[in-house]
Amino acid sequence: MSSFYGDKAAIGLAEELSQVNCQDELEFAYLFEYGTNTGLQDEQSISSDKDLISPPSLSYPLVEASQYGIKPCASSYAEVNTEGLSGYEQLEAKNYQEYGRPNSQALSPRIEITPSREHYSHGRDSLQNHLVNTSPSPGLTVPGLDPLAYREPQCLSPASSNSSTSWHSENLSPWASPCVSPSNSPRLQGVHTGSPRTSPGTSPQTSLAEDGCVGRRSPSPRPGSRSTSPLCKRTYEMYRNPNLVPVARSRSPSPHGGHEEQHAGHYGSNNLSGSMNGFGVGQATSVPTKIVKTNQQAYPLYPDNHTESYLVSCDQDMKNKPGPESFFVIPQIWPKQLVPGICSIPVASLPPLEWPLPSRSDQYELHVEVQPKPHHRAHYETEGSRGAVKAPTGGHPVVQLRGYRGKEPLGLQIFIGTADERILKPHAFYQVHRITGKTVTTTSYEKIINGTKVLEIPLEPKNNMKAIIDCAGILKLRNADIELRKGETDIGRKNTRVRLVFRIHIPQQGGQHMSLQVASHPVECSQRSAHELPMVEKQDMDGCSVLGGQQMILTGQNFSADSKVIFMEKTHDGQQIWELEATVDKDKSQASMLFIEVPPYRDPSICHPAKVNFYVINGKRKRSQPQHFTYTPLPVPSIKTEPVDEYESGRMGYSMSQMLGVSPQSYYNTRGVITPDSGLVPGLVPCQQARLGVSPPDHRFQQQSQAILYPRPGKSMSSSPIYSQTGATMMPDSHRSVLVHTGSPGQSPHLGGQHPSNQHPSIIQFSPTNHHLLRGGDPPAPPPPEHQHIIYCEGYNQHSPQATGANRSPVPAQAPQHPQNYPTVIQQQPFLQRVAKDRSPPVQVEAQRCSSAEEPRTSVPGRVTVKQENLDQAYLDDVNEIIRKDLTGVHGRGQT
DNA sequence: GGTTCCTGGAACCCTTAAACT
DNA sequence: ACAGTTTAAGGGTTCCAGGAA
Repeated sequence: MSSFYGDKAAIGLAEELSQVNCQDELEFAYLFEYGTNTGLQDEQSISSDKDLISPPSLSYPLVEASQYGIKPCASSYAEVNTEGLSGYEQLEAKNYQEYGRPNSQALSPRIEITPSREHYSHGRDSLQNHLVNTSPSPGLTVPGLDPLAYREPQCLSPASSNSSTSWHSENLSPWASPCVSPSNSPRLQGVHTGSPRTSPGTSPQTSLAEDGCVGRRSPSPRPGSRSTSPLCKRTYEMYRNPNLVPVARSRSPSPHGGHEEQHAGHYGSNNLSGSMNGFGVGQATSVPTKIVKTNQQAYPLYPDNHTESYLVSCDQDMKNKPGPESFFVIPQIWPKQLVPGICSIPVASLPPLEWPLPSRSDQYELHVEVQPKPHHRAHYETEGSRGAVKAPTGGHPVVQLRGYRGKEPLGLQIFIGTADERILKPHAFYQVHRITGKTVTTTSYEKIINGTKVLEIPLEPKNNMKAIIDCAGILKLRNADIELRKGETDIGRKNTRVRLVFRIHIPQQGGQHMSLQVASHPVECSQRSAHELPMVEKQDMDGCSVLGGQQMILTGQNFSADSKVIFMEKTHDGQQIWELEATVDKDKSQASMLFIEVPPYRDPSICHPAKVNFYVINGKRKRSQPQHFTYTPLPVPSIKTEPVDEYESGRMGYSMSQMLGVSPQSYYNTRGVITPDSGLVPGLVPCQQARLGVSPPDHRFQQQSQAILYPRPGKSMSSSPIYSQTGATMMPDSHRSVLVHTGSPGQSPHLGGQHPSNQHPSIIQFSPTNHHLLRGGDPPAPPPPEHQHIIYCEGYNQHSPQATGANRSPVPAQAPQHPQNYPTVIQQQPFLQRVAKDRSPPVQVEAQRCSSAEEPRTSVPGRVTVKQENLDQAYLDDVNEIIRKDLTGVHGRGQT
């Protein structure tokens, strides 16, 4: 383990640091980066130095990279010193020297983080000098912890695991493994032998591969054209049965499994990696194992014999050359701390990308003026770029910040988020890809925040705070690579829809910032889906009376003569209770337009609006995403005055919340904080609902909600008793649950289950600066530093980080230690069994549950409990089906 | 004319579902 | 009814080709 440090001092430092009770990863980051300058002799210095560290801020206007001494890399390639480099680094250096790097090409983050010295040179060095005025710390070498790397554990890729590949040879130092291959830049990787477009000049690359870049692909006629079965790849069955464990099929010891075991340790670990991983940037798991895995395996940035350390560039423009000095930097920490670019706010002070933010406040509104096209084929790393996301009209998406009166430009952040009904979070399988070139008019910076690539472009008052997003493409990461990440429970299969997420941080008085975020409409990124799946882009009405009968026009794509429109209703736990086919007017309908007659609702006597879904289906499996539709009660009231039962109450609230886009019980409490309450299914905490894919108001909720600026909290937040090991702190209150988010969502996976009652409001307090404690009972965080950035997000209970699957361990989640525990399971109740057995429409089936008063409404002991992972809706459907099978013995999917 | 980027199409082959024994 | 096997379909990934800048 120590080999990669290459320096005993580093080892000692690592061990010391691993013992330091760093509650705050920011603190640790500062310690690490700045502490080296002060000697970092002992823990005392470590602890005390933090007060001396105040990260400088970059300021506007957007600074060209050249100002930091960044030069076209071509000139610097020749300066690459290959001495002491690993085989791969030499290859890479050679590659750079010979071919340079196209200036116009957006370099992959993997390239930027590659250990090649070229990547750690002037761009960041100069910047770092500018910022920190630090001095190098020669002799210290630390494995690069690339925050993005764990997104793309290339070495674990099935393609790379072809039998012919030898990169995993035991003879190779893991840190010299060519698996660090910058595979998302085919020109720079010596493994891609396919397209002439992507591999101009075959011989150099071939020779590179033969020269030791053993990451080349299979020698098959189409080398690497197809991934082999991924090592340890999870299957659907494994999702259905968490007890199933992927088994390595080859390559013993498995770099994956073995690694995970090896690095399952936490702070107590004596290895620096492990301890550093503990300071990971707020990933979703209590153990930031994503970093653990890839840093040491897939992205061995430092060879054994490295004695220098490098500064990692995170901006592709920072073409660099090996500087005379080097820096001791934890790459993982760098972007967390302060990322060059437009935004001058320390990243650590910003809300994590997983956190939901409102799109508007009283004063401002972040608005997507022009939405992207519903289809955009993402490109793989092995492909060339497929260009920027476009607008349906042929232009590009446009985003505007309204209400801003300042004179300073702001940085608009863009990343790729999920598009399903659950929490909006960075998409695990897609990354934003920076597009450059003549046709791109928008300046953009690229940074990596917690493993998510983020583009930052200026919003300038002179442009009315409007930006044309013509610089953002979408990169697809291979499913196998992502799914193998420890802690990653999302599946990539059929998970091909994304949203562009735009986020902005507006400076406020007192050094605070107001963060707003808005997401685009979903974008389908799959080539196949784009051609085959029907997609509803617009509906001319959102609801009608329970009687139906009205004509509704659906506008979209891939409609066919065989298209059917199915209305359906599900309970909050995903049980489908009603399904009915609408009548399609085939005479009027076209490939892009369907004329349908809305079917009547199952229950014409409802007294509250009923939220249902419909979808277009072209045949087996080819169905659109569910669309929302609301049946409204008849105007003649036949309202019973009996108190609604619990289920109906929750249902009402849920429906209303969906209609209104806000939780019905949201209100401003005395502290001026919107305190949403879910009004969700009794017995299910919001996170469970989210896990179920039960459509919470989701982004609509966010977009209609209000951003609240809040005075800096006192220390009470951080001194609150800790109930969760994983980042959520509960402050017991008899009347409300106050959730102090002490970490990025990734570190607080157990937010769910802390809601003592949905009768009580919740106060969700996000404290990004408290991230880092609460791992294994670490003491509370120190008071928030300067640059406190506080967002009180309403509706967060519906967007619980737990729901993100950030810590969706296959093992049953531990119930939070709250007086009233809610196990993180889905509780299937036997009475739900009766469902429609014939999907062939028209069919109208109701589950008994719908309005029966005899049924238990809340938790019932002895029921079957199933843990739901954060899967896509289709898969949740499958799981629910299995549950139903288990409970009823009824077989066959689509029985509803 | 060469290079690079972008785009559409399709091949390849693994996974999954369905059919069959 | 269940389990195992086979086959077909679906889908992810890669490659190819051509046009535009």
